[in-house]
Amino acid sequence: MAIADRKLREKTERRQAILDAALHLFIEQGFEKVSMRNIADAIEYSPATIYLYFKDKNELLLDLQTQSFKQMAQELNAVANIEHPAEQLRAFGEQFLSFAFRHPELFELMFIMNGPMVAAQACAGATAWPGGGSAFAQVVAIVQRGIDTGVFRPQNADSTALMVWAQVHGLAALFLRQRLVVMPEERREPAMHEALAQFYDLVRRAL
Amino acid sequence: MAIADRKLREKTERRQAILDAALHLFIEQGFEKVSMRNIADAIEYSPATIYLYFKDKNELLLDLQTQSFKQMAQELNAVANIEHPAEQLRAFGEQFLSFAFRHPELFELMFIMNGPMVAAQACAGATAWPGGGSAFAQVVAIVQRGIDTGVFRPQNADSTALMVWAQVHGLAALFLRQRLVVMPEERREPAMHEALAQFYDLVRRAL
DNA sequence: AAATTTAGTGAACAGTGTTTATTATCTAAC
DNA sequence: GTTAGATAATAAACACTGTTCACTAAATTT
Repeated sequence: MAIADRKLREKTERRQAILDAALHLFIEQGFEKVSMRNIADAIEYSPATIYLYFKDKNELLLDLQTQSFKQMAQELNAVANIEHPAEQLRAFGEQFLSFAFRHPELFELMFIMNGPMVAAQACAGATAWPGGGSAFAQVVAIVQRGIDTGVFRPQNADSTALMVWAQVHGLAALFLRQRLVVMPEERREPAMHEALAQFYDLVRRAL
Repeated sequence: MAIADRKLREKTERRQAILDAALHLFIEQGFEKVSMRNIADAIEYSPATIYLYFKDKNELLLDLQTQSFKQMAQELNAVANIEHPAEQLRAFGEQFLSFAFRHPELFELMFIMNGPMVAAQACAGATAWPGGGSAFAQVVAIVQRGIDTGVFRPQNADSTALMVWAQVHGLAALFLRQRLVVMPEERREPAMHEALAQFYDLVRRAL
C-alpha cells in the first residue's frame, strides 16, 4: 500500500509544518499576539484546515509544549556527567535558568500557560503529562542518587526534588512575569543568581 | 462646594462598585471566562460606561491586584510577632501558601497574570509596583532582622529574600498551574508541605 | 430660561476560536 | 475508462472579545 504510506507521510508532514509555523510566530511575537488565523496565513492555508490536524488550539499548544520539553531535556543533558550530586543540582539549576532566559516563550508554554494542560488532561487520564513527567524524573534521579550515595541525608526524594524544582521555577517565573520590578533594574539578574547560589549553598551544607 | 464633593464621592463609589462586581465574577468563574460585558451586565450598566472609570481592562485588573495585595498583607500580619527569624520565615511561607490555596484567583492576579503589570508599567515609571513592593519588603525585613541579630550569617538580604520568595511562589505556582500532575494526586499537597518544611530546615541549619 | 458640562449608551469596528455546508480532487471498484 | 466514494480544503457564518465614538438625556451653572 504505497499510496496509503505516502498519504500518512504527507499528513504528518503537514501537521509538523503547522507546528513549525506556529512555533516560529509564537517565539517572534509572543503567544498573546498570534491567532489561529495568523498561523493559517503563515502556512497559506485556510484557518479551518488547522482543525483537520488538531482538535483545537490547546492541542496544538500541547504538541508544541511536548516538543519544547524534548529540547530542554537535550540541553539539560549537559549536566548528566557531574559526579557530585550537590554540584550536579547546582549545574542543573543554572542550566534551567539559562534555558528559561534564552527561550522565554517556551518556558511560558511549559510551565505557565493553562491551555496545554487543559489539553493534556482532556486527552489522557488525570495523571499523564509526558513532557513534564520526564523532566521532573530527571531531578528526582539526581536527588535519589545523592541519598543512595550518602551525600544527602535520607528524605523523600520526590519532595526534595519538588523543593529544587520550585526554587528554580520560582526564580524564572517571577523574573519573566515582571515581578522583580520590586528591585532596581540592575539588581534583578544578579539577585537571581545570588539567590540560586545561596540555595545550593544551603543544599551543600545541610541537605 | 457640597455638590462637587458629592459628585466625587459618587464617582469613587461607582468605581468601587465596578471593582467589587468584577472581583466577584473573577473569583466565581475565573479570569478567562469573565468579559467586560459580563461585568457591565452585573452592575446593570453599558460596557462603555466602565471605560469612563478605567482606561482599559488592564487598569481595572491592576486596581484589583493592589486591593488583593492589601488583603494578603493583612493576613500575613499574623506572623509579625514571632521572635525567631527562621521560625518567622517558616510561618510566613505557610501563611503565603495558605493564602494562595484559599484565593487562587487572587494569587493568579498578583503573581502570574501579565495584564496588571502592563498597566503598572504604563501608568508609573519602570520601577513602581506598590502592591508587590511592600509584600517583598516584608520578607526583606524578616531576613534583615535575622542577619542583624546574628541568627543568619551575613548575606545580601534582598537576594536571600528573593530565594525565600521564589521558593514559596514556585510551589504555589506549580501546583495552581497543574504542573504537579507529575506526581499522583494524593501526593501533591503533602509533597508541597514536605518540600516547604525541608526548605526551612535548610534555612535553620545553614543560613 | 438658556447654555454648558457631565453621565451614560447603542452601535459599530476589528479581532478571536471554532463549526458547518459545500466544493474540488484524488483513489478504488466495476 | 467511467463511475461511485473517500479525502482535503475552504468560504462563510456564529458567538464571542476589548474598545471607540457619535449621540442622547440629565444635572449644573450662568
